Amino acid sequence: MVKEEVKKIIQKALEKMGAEASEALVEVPKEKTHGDYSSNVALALSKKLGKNPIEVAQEIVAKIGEQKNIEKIEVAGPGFINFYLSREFFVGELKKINKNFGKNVSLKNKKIIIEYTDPNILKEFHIGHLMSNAIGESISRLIEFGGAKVKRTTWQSDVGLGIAKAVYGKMRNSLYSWQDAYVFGTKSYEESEANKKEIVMLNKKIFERSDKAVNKLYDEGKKWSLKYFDAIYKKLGTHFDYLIFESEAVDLAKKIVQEGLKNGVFQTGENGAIIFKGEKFGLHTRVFINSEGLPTYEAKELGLAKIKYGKYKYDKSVIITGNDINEYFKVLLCAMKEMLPELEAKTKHIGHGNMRLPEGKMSSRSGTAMTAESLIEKVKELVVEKTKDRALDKNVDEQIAIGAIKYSILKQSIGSDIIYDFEKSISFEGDSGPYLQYSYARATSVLRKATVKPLLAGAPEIGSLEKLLTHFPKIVAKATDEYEPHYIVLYLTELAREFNNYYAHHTIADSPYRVALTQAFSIIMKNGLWLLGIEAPEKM
RNA sequence: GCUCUCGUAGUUCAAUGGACAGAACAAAUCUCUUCUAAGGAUUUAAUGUAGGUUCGAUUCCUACCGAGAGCACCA
Repeated sequence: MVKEEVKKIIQKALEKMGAEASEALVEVPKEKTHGDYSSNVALALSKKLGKNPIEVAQEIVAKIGEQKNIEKIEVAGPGFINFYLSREFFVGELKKINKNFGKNVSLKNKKIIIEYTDPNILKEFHIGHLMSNAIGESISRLIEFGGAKVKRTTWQSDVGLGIAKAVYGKMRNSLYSWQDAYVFGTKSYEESEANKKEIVMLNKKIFERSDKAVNKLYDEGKKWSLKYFDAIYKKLGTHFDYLIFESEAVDLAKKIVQEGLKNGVFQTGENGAIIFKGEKFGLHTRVFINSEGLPTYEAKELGLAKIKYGKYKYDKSVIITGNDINEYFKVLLCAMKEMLPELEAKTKHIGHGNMRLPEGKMSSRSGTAMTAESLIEKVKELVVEKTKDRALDKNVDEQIAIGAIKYSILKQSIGSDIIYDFEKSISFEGDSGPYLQYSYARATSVLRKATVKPLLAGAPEIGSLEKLLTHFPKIVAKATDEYEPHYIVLYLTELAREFNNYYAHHTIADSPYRVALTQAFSIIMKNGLWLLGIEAPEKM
C-alpha cells in the first residue's frame, strides 16, 4: 500500500462520480491523528462542482467503499479525506524491513562519481573541509544505498597562488608550520607589490618545476599533506577511490580553452587573458586563462570533467563544494555546455553552507579557522570525561565524538550556513548524535537480554512506533532525490524519541512481539546512522 | 550600484501551497527495588514590514527593510 495506490483508489471513485479526475494529491499528514494518508481532492474540486467540500469528500468516500489494507476512511477538517491503514499492512511492512533493511533500488547499477572535501595541500584541514566531507560522505552513502556504484573523488589543489604563498612563508622561516607559513605568505602578498611579484614568480617556478630547492620544499610539503589527510579520512570513516590533483588538469584545461577560443566560445580579454563572456547567458564574465598563460580554477574544472570521465564512464557526476563558489559554477557549467555538452548534462553541482563563527566567517587565509583535528580532540576530551565511569572501549569515545560533530553538521539542510557553536555541538542531550547512538545501544542491550524469540504477530495495536518505522524507505528516497541528508537526521531523531518513549512504558524482553519490534528499530537505526556516516556502538 | 541566497520562539534548526507553524537548547515541576536516567512525562514562547495570487500562503509574485556571498586574472 503506497501513495500511488491510494491515488488510484481516489481516481476510480472520481470517475464513478463523473467528476474530472484532476490530480488527486495524497500526502502523509504531519499530525498523527489525521490518518496514515490524507487527500485534499475534495477541497480542490469543491469550487468546480459548486458544492461544499465536506459533501464532496463524503461522496467520494461513499464511492470508494471497502478496500484491501484500508481499515477506515474518514472526512475531517475543512474536507480532507483521511485513510487509516490496517494492522496486517503494517506488520507486513515491518517484516519486509527486517528482511531488506529498508533499501531501495532506485539507482540500481547506475555509475555515479562524487567529488567532495577538496582540501588544498600545504594547508590545514579545517572544519570547513570536515563539513564538506561529512556531507559528501553521507550523500555518497545515500546513493550507494539506492544501489548505485559510487566512486568517491577528491580534487586537491597542488598548484596555484595559495600553494605559492605557503611555500614562500616556509622559505622565509623554516620553523613555520605549513599553516603559519600560509598565513604569513598571504599577509606578505597583500603587504607590498614586491612581495606580490616574488610570490607570482614562485608560483610559476613551482608550476614549471624549474628550481631544485623549491621543488624539494614543495615535494616535502605535498607528502606531509597527503599523509595528514589520510589520517583524518580514516578517523572520519571516509575514503577516496580517486585522488586527482589540480596540476593534472592543467594541460587539458589549456587545450579545451584554446579550442573554444577558435570556436568563438571564449574571447581574448585584457592583457591577453582568455575569458568567457557570461553576460549573454545572464551571468558574468570570468577569466579562464590568466595573463600569465595559466588556467584558472574554472578552466581546470573543464579538464577535470574529462579526467573523471576517462577514469569512470559515469552516468552522473556530483560535485559538492562550498556555496561561495555557486556563481562561478554557473559560469563554468555554462562554458562546459558549449565545450563538453554531453558531460555538462551529467553534472550536478551542490553548494553547501559554510561554517561560521558567531563573530563572522572563519578563514584559513587569516588563520581564524579551527582545524578538524583540534575540534575532534576537544570533543573527544569531553566525551572521555563523561564516560569515565562506564569502562568503554577507547574507539567508542571517538565514535561518539565524531557522531556528535557529524550530527550537528548534517541536521540542517545543506545550503545554509552553520553558525558554529562549540558548546552546542558537544551537547549530548536532545537533538544530538549521541542521543541516537544511545537509543541504539539501549535497543541492542534489550535484545541481548531478551528471554523470548522475536515474532511479528499478535500485535496488540499498531502504535506510532510501528507506523514511523515503516516510513524509513520513503524518507531515504526523499533524502536521496534531493541530496539532503538532514531528512534522515530529522527522521532518526523522531524515531529515537518514539522508541525511548516506548521503552519507558513497556517491558520488552519477555514479549515476542516487542522484541521483534525492537529488532526492527535497531535495524533501521543502524542503517540510518550508517547513511549519516555515524558509527553505531553496541554499548555506551 | 548589479546578481544570487536568506529573514520562523530568547538561541540553533524543521515544515512537496493545506488541518492547531514542529523539535531541541535554555527555565520550571515530576520520574530509577523494571530490560542502559546520555532516558521518560508536563508547562511557557515565533513566521521582518506592506500589498497581491489562491477555497487556503512560512512556502508563489511585487515593493520595502535587514543579513550574507559574488561581481576579470585566488579557489
